[in-house]
Amino acid sequence: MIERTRCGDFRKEQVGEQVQLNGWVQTNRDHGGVIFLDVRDRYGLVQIVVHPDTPEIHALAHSLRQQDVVQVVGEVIPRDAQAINPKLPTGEIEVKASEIIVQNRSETPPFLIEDDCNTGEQHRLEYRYLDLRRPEMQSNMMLRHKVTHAARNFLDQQDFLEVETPILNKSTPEGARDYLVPSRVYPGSFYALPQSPQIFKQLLMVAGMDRYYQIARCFRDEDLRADRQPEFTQVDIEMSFASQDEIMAVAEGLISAMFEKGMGVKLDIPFSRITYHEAIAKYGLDRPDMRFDLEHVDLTEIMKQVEFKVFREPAEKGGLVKVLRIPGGAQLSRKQIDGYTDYVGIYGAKGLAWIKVNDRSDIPNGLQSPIVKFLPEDVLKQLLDACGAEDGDILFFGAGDAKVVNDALGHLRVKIGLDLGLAKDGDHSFVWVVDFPMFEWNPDEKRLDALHHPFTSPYPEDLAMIESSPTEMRSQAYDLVWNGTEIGGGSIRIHDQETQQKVFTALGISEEEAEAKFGFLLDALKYGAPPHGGLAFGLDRVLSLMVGAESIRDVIAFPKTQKAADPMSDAPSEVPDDQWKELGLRKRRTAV
RNA sequence: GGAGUGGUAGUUCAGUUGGUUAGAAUGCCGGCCUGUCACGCCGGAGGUCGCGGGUUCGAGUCCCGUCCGCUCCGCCA
Repeated sequence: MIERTRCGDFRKEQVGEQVQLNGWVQTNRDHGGVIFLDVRDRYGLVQIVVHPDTPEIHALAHSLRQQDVVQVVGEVIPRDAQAINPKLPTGEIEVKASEIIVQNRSETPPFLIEDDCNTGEQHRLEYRYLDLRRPEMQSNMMLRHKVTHAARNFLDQQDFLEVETPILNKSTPEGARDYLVPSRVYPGSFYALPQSPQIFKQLLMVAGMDRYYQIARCFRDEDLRADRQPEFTQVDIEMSFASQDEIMAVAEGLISAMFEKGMGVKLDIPFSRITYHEAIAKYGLDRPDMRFDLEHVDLTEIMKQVEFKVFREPAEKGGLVKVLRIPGGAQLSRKQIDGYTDYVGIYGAKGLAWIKVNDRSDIPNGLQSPIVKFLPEDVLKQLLDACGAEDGDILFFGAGDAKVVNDALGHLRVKIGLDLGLAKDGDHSFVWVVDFPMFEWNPDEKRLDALHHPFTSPYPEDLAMIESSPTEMRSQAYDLVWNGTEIGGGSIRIHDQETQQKVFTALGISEEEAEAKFGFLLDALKYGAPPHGGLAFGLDRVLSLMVGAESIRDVIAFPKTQKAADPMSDAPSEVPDDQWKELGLRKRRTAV
């Protein structure tokens, strides 16, 4: 007798052997006593067909219901499905049961535990422990394990040290909204949950842990999306004495190790690179989807000369006029074009001008468009040349505020690329976006914001511009983009207190304020902080892309709903008055 | 904060211009079946149409409000 409580891993060569296995009855379909058993093993969920050996066992099997937990003892027999039905696969094994022990009866589950059930999100989350029993979720969780395991192995081999950083932290209200935890010992004071271990990993560099990593949980109290949860996981690394190139090389090794172990795919490294400015100019977004060749062309200069106000005004007044050429797009219907017009509206575009190029040798008659009549022939010729238009193409125009135009045409590029199936061969298009600007002008607050974070180091040669033209400064920051999704990012950090202080000043953070918020970091930088930098991958996002999930919820065991609630445990919940009191807190009398 | 979309049986959904007893599939219960893999056959139970209000002779259906799920914009250094 072979004792195997998790016995999915038996093999064909075991035919004739006795086995013992535990599992869940998959259905209550009782086909003459045959039951289907879901058994978990390290490779996944396997379905075992169990045949009763005696009338007593048959009677017992007959009484089983789906999700009953049973232990089956029996003999492994070859599966001879083809003898029954030639269309069925064969060569697997089944079990002839000489004993079935019911270990726990199950109530009827609220939904079918099968992959093709498409239960609503609310029910799945309310009964997450049942949803997770589905083969798809079992395999997602196993992938998650495999990939984090691969990351740990890789980083361990590269001499990285895994160090845990605190969950209860000082609130530093930069960036996202903090999750706050009231302190009982200090009434009226709060801890913040980490938005990332950023400052601590820098302190670890100062502490001489020159290669750190952590599979770190991060918390941000912002509104959710399909790819954003209030708590999420980063594969977080930091290195001392490493250049940007060295860090990127480690990251490439790390991500390919994760891919190889998780998906069996060998990535082609090193990945190509593009600067931030080039990405925005050509693709409108700082996370370009390089599966498509489509590029934007800037027409701002050309349009300064036209009467047509829709184009001239943005061109003259610091805005942007751009065109996106879709090869073969002239076949798009009016309805499809209207659909795209609505689509760019999401990003603030007021409309979507277009020209169908039917015969470019015949200007303007060969051009079909609502706007051709507003543009002189020589301008039409210039713009057709500028974007390399050919017969059968459609051109989409964006004009207005630069950010809106880039956003709208950037997203449109991806949408049309996907709609028309213009992706190049190869599913994995990785690209580094480098040389991010150091600062970004915030017109609402009338000040500079850090594009990455305030600890990011500028290129030393750009530091001189910090007062004269700060928005021109490049930072040593880099993002890794996979098929148009940012999956990771990092930077070289500032390692001297003087530069750090300059950056705070540029950001409008006074010395006192910096001292109050980040004093401990500034102090640390005084004591021989080594040059350092690092990077973090969004693990949930990587996994969801790997499995093709619609949402990162599908790779997280217990995620939250869009309103950041857990329908299963009913968190967040009210707490007794005692607890308020203990924490020195009082509810507002009036609703806010 | 905003836009869109959905909420009807345990589950997934259908439900016509407002009109008799709100349907289907699946699941569930009972019966038959010892080789099925979406098994099959016979029978049965199962509904506060999210909640509140309004219009109407009459509301699942129209209107207002509200709650919840999902997607997106803002937000997410």
